[in-house]
Amino acid sequence: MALSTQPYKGARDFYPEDKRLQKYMFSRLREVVERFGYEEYDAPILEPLEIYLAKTGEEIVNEQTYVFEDRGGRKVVIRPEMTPTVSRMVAAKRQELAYPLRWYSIPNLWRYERPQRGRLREHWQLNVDIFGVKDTSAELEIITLVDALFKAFGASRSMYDIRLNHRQLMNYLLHDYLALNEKAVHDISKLIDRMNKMERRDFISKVDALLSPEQRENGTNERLLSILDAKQLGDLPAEALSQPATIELKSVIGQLNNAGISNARFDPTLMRGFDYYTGVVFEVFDTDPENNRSMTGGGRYDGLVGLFGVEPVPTVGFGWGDITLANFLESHRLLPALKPETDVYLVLVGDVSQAAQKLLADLREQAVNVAVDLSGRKIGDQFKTAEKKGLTYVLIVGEAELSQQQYKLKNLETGEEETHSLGQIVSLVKDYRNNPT
RNA sequence: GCGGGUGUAGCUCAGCUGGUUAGAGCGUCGGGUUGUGGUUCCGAAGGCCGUGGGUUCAAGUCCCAUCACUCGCCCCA
Repeated sequence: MALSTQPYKGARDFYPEDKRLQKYMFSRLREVVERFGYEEYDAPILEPLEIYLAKTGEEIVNEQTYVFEDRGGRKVVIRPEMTPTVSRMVAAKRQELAYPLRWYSIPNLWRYERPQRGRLREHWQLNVDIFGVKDTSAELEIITLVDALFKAFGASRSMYDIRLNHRQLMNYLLHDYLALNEKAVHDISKLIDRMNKMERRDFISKVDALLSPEQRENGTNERLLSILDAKQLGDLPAEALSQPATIELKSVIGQLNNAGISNARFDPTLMRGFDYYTGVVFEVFDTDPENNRSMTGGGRYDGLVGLFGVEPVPTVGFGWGDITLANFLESHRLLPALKPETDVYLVLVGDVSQAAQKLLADLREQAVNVAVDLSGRKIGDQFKTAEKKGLTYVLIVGEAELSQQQYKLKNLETGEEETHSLGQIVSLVKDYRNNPT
């Protein structure tokens, strides 16, 4: 029985061309978040089980995480998300950190579930958090940063929508304004979350099923629908407009719009992460109907650091998975042609591999990435190898070239071949690296 | 956990109502002579038709089971 060559279910092998794409995405992400003053951190991929139990339901931990016991009898989880970890790290140094604290990471995360489009068992996720800012300037910065990320990938604002809501506003509307009890608030919130996936008629009847007879009589369902149909905050009932949450949300959206982020808007059906968000929440959707999904999102969660027994630290953050990002870039054709890191492929003519060592060393000394063909095959075959590797430049080196210290540099894309000195070759190749055409 | 789809060459797939030695394109390898790739020409290799069982004179094709992959649902921290 032969061994299978498939990677583990729901996980990916990154062949060089895949890794190249990942490196491109990650370096863009790093560039932009660092431009906003965020610093990179990291942590172990394993965490003790408890930190997830404290925050989320047991069901999720038991059924959707990789849990095992180590040799010392400790319950261990392969991290399914970064938020508990970063909260733990902040809590550990609560007193000595410099706030506002701006941190980011691109961790590899695992969850145990059936793989489907856009969701595997393993993924990488950009996590960006700002700690220690109570007012909405934190939300404003984070969402501005998300918008800057899209711009850095070449996306225009027509390609994505930024939808915002506020946890406390929804709480007010459902609990106080509509006078729903706690259970109904919870169940109806779950329904609202799925509202766009079902027929309106189904939604109405499912809501009805959760209402008391009096509520069915007094038009609760109609009032709920009119809230959910609101296109902007001004469409909400007058009582809601004076709520602090409404004022916060209005301020954030207004400032975003003023800054030119015109695709940010209120969406009362956005429920995201009902469990632990405490304030503004947001999600960014692909406007392409083929890929109309949430790509990234986040919000304010002021309570998590406090779970570690220290004074709470107000926090706003978001996460963006590599798979949804890659899907977005592909569907909008925003991926540039990515080339290998190798600048030059050295083709040896005849038995000159010893004699070419000095040349190789000189090129590398000048920071040129050079791979040499060691096969000893015919030149044509060596060219084919370079071609197949996707390389642009081939340097032809035989006895004549070595003795004259003039080498033939061929561009495989244009077919042009010229004879140059080492110094000229270095600058030509570096020019191309910095500005490929 | 529930439901749908698909398993034939390295890849993408074709094989109609069951009927001799299982096909194509791409890719791979060799060749068109000795210092030049991509286009072209000639040639070759490569398949237990996912696996096990059943029906039949006969199974890639029909039936059952099983495994894998895949798309949804649930869930989504």
